[in-house]
Amino acid sequence: MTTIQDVAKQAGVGAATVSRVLSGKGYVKQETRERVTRAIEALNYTPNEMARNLFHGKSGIVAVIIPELSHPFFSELVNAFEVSLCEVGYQTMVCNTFYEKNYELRYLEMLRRQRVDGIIFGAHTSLASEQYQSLQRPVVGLDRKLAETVPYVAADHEEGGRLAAEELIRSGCRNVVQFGEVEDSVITPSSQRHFVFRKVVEAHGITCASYPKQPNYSAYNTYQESAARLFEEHPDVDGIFGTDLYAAACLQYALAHGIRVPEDVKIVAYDGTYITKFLHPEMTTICQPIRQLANEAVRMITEMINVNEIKENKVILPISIRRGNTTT
Amino acid sequence: MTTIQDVAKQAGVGAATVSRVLSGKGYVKQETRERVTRAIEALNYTPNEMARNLFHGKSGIVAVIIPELSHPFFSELVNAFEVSLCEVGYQTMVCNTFYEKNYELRYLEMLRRQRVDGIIFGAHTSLASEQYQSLQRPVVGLDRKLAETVPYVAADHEEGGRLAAEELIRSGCRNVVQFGEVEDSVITPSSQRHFVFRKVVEAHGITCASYPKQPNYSAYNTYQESAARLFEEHPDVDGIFGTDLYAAACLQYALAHGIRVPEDVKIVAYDGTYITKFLHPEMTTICQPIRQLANEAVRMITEMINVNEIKENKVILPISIRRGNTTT
DNA sequence: TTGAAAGCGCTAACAT
DNA sequence: ATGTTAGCGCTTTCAA
Repeated sequence: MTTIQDVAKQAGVGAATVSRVLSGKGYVKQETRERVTRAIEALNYTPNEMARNLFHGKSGIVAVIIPELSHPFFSELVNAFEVSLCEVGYQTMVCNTFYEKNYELRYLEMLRRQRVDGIIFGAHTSLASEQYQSLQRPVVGLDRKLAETVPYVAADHEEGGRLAAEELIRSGCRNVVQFGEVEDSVITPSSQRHFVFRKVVEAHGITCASYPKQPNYSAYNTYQESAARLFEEHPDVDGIFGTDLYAAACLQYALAHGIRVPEDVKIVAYDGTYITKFLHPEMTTICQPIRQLANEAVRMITEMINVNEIKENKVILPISIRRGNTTT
Repeated sequence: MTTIQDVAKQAGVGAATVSRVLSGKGYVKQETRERVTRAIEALNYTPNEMARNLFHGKSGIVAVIIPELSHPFFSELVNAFEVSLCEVGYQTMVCNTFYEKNYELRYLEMLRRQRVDGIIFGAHTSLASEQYQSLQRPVVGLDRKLAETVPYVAADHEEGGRLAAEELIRSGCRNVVQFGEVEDSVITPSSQRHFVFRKVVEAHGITCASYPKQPNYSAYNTYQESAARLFEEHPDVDGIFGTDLYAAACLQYALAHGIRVPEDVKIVAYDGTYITKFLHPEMTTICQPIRQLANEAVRMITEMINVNEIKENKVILPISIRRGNTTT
């Protein structure tokens, strides 16, 4: 590889002059500039990023940590992150945790090793909050309340739960089922929706059962199995609320078993990834503001990287409903 | 940030000794080792990856370049890459090109800048093959024949086209339509399937029309619009062949318009991403061997990084059909 | 068994 | 306007 020294020698100047030409900062006589430029081209020189990184003490990379990239929600999310980060001059490193704790630790370590300048943590996490608290470095939680000191951005999941509930109420449901535990998780703001959903429907005298969400995405069949179990155990169900894939699996089961949607059972999906647009009937969905989530998180992380502190420690973004034909 | 010098001072030894303890190479007296270890812990020291990278002349990162991460095929692909690369000790950088030429150039530049040790190029590319040829560095094409000298890995798309054709023939179709041009692209092996598909069905006296694929994914509606156009312009169509999303959109249109699947029209999808498993009726699909594609490409790129050359310059992987209920 | 020093390739301060 | 030099933090000879 050719270095800046090679170029300097070739052009008969010092390395600093080449650096000045490259960066455009500082005074360089027009003639020298041309000589340097020619040398650069002659040698086909490109500056070494690693050396620059070392000097500047930053890698220009932000890691985005998620459970599993192949999950449609996370792939749309990381896509949005790549766009946002690119706009502010950062490169994106993707990291799957596959729901494993030691992966999370390993990725946190990257930050300490200065391999990345910041981390956006969208993974289902199980680490003690001290582990985040301790590292005083740029970390932003995405839909994750990692520790008191770690800022996060999330959609307004309470509103999301309410919107879903109201939609099913309006459609006249009496026995609804949702996929997701109603536990008031401290870490994951998104679990709030289940709490609110149940509260709102029950306030209308509607029966509400909960099915556990499988933590693991890659085993596709879990969705279909969960759907089958739901219909078998709740033959009287007339309203379903779950993330896109649960909703899709339930719709699929219903159609395959002569259960009419929306006549016999109404479905409201959550997340709003593209799959909901390819189904028939079209799926009524609560849509997470994926781009805005990414934009806000990127704004926060760059702020933390640059000034090493941040004013607000929490950003909640509005959520909306897109009506399809799985509700009435 | 605490450096190796700080640790050395704290332990009362030289930096080299600390380095030896860290790497486990070279002789260190047991007692010194303990002293160093204690100093490391006391200072909560972590080695700086950027300095290491500079010294070793490698970043430990491989870039995966794709048109758009949110497309289900590419998200499953990059997911598989992340897994494979992780296994061999590399980190994954994702790069969306959004079908833009200057993005491709920019990413190629990263390789020259030694920001990444290798590039896996899965993007729809439009650069002149010299641009790849010229850089004598680790590049592997994924489903892309970038230049004579650039090795690539691809699924056996000819077989894929044949399988799809035979499935529709077997199902008794007489008028089929495929999404994708029958141009014998030099760059993209996957376009081979359209050529073979047409050849095989026409050999059976079946009419075969082609619809152009929209290059751009993010505009969701293009799929629905294409599907609508197809059915309007070809009311007699009884067999459709297209990538998962085209297939899904056609199924959706058919169901919405009282066209029965598979009675009136048969559909075969191509790629086999998860969406095909969530539809009703279940989609008959030609499945790309996504994991194997990633494994092979990673094997090739690591070989190129390590020995800077590679024996085979082309790997074609077998492809298979998964029968659902959109064919008979 | 250990330390000093050179150097990876770059940039910025300081001279000139 | 330009060159020299001192690092950035690490690893690896080379001496001791």
